[in-house]
Amino acid sequence: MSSRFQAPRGTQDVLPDMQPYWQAVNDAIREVTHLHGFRRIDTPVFENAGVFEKGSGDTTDVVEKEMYVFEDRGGERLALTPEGTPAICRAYLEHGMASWPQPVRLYTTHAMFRYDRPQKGRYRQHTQFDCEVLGSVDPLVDAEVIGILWDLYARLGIKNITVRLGSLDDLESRRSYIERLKDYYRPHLSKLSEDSQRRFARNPLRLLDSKDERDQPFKEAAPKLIESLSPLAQEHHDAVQGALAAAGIQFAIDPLLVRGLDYYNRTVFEIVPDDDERAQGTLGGGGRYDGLIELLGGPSTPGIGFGSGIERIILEMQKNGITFEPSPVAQVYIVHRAAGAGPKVFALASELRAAGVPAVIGETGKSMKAQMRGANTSGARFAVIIGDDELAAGAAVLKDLASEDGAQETLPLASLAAAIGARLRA
RNA sequence: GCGGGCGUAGCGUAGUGGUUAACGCGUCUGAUUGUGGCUCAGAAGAUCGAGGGUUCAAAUCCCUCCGCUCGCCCCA
Repeated sequence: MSSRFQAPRGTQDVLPDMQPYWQAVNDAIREVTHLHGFRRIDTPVFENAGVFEKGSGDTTDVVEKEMYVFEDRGGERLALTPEGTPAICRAYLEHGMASWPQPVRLYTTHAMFRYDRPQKGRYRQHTQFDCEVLGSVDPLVDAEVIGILWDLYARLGIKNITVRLGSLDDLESRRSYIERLKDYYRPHLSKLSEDSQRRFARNPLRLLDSKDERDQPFKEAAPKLIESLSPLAQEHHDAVQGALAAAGIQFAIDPLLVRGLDYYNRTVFEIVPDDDERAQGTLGGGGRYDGLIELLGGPSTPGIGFGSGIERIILEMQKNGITFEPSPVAQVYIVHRAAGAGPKVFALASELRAAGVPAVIGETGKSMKAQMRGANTSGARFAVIIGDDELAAGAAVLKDLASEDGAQETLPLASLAAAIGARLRA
């Protein structure tokens, strides 16, 4: 057993039974993005590692601890895409999209890779639906992007979700806030949890996010970023809220919402199931990144976007009781039991397929009973039976598998495809 | 990366030291000459996640590893 291969840790096979979920999600993504004027982009599975080291920030967990980095045979440092935004920004610059009509609205579904300890809803390879709008500072765009996710989840039958909305202020004023926050925490440092002591040095905003009991007393009195936004950031934040409210999108301000990537400013958001007990429940999240393109060496260009994990969306659909009927393997199953019938049978199947009718052929040599069983489990509507008599007469038996009495009739081979077509349409 | 739980045929389970590891679903075959679904009969399929140890004897106890899972961390 152990000598057999297994899918690598944290990866999974999507078997045929699960495909309807993926199809439903992908269809809904296509519709929703189309309705919002987004166009699809696909970027490579791997990029120069620097795209993420510079873009996402080389001290973020995603880059520092979780990114798959490797050197190729030519000595190039490459990384499997851990998140979509910097890759799309790289493409924006590379292809001169600044000279396209602004803003540029792009979406993709892309495999993402993070070396993380897997859990349900957390995988080393997952698939993300990503939307990015580049070249706009309009708060209506922030609301629009949040609205895309809202619409998507609604279409997929996911109920009872809430948008958590926050603002990380603009970069300058956030820096001074972080100093104030550190000043506040510094005297208490020794009383904090080990995690929070690490956070103090690494990512002070996360201090307010701690779940450790020892840290709770200090959270209350700590200064909150969202209470002292710069006037412009405050105005922006208000405008986003106004637009969301007008569209009937339920949101809750989360003063402690912090995201794990360095480039965010102003609007940040997450969408989570209301009842969610589990830690890996966040369906999607994102925010504004007005400084990112510049970080990547481009002209100052505002942007906003999000990622949403398709595996998590599907888990949430299942939690909401969404199921799919198994679909038939084919419409027509050809049963054949005559020596030398192979070529005729094969030609008939081709003819059916050319007419748009899915058809499969029973296994040569198997008993008629076995092939009929195959026809039944395939879910096909019709069985076409070709035995010695039919082959000699240039005919075939057409049997309606849906009828309980097993109605069947013999038809000339030449007219079979047309007859089946007519019945399927009826 | 840290801590806990779990791991028996494709799937779901029974079996907690002692004969050829059991059952359901599924798969395959058959039930008088070439016909599915229901029923019946039969078959295949498991070195009990892997490796090592304790014991006269291990799926069952111990250790290590692998995988899944829950919480933390982090994130989608």
